[in-house]
Amino acid sequence: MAEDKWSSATAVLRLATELIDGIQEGVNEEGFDDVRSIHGFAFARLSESPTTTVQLARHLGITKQGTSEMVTHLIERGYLTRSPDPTDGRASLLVLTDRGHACTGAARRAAAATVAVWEQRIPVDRRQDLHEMLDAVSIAGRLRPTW
Amino acid sequence: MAEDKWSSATAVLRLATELIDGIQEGVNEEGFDDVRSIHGFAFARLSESPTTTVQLARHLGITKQGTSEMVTHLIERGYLTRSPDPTDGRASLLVLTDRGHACTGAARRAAAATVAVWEQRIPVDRRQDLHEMLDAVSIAGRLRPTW
DNA sequence: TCGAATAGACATGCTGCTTGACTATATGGT
DNA sequence: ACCATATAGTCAAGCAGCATGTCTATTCGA
Repeated sequence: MAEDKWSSATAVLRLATELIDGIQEGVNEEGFDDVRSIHGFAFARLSESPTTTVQLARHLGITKQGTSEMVTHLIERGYLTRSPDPTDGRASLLVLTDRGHACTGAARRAAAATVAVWEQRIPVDRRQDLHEMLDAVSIAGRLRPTW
Repeated sequence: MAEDKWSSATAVLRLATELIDGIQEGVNEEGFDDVRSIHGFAFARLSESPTTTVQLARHLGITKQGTSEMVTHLIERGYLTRSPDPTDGRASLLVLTDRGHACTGAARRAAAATVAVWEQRIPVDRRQDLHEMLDAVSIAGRLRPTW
């Protein structure tokens, strides 16, 4: 049924909206008022493994020049540091500072709080289903829409 | 479990990314190459009911000036027309043209195609569940994240 | 060892949005 | 009927976040 599909599509967009807004709000409330959602996507990647600017650019879907500018901004604000890449003299690895980790933690807590709100909307015995369903239908890939 | 919630959160973001990208691609393929996703969010609202610029601004989460500029652009490209608001001499109602409706239709078809891809990832007997679950957890509100 | 590829910075420009100021119309109180 | 205030929309200017183009330093493959 076409209407079902459209309804599911808009539902996903509304959930994403609620989530992004919830994370932004939660992060602001913990005192990180100089970060945007794209920084969160960068942090999520950097918290997995140290990454070069070019790798980060590909992950975010913007140019390396734009990424470089953003990285400079985040370093000035104390969220990141550069450390030389031992295997490549041209590159430097971007590493989260304590502040960067703290901000990432705030974002994760806010995200969890938003998901908890979603859980409240369905019966207790379907909440495990929700997680399994979302895990099953989503695949690895970019986290950030190219707006 | 906190990890479950984070996993669900990222799943939703990945789905939204896949959906936005799928819609953009599908719309482009049908020849609408001068529209961005924010225009789609505007079309979705206008296809429900004629709307003024200020109402549309609130819905999109941007200023009325920004909206006004966008509306002018869309009128020049033939997606919208202005018609006077019979109940308010200051306002005009924005109405989708045939081209605007055609573009909206293309977006809906592309969205449905993406959701169909999601369905392929889970067993046939769980697909109805997917729609019901998404409908149940999402609530009315803005469609567009404030990025 | 030398040519091509890659990481990253610097300069420049543009687009999409903001803030601020303004006009025209509407609305509510007196 | 009148005026104060609010609202719809436009015009002008500015800015942030990207893109494009060019450059250097380093790496890698033949």
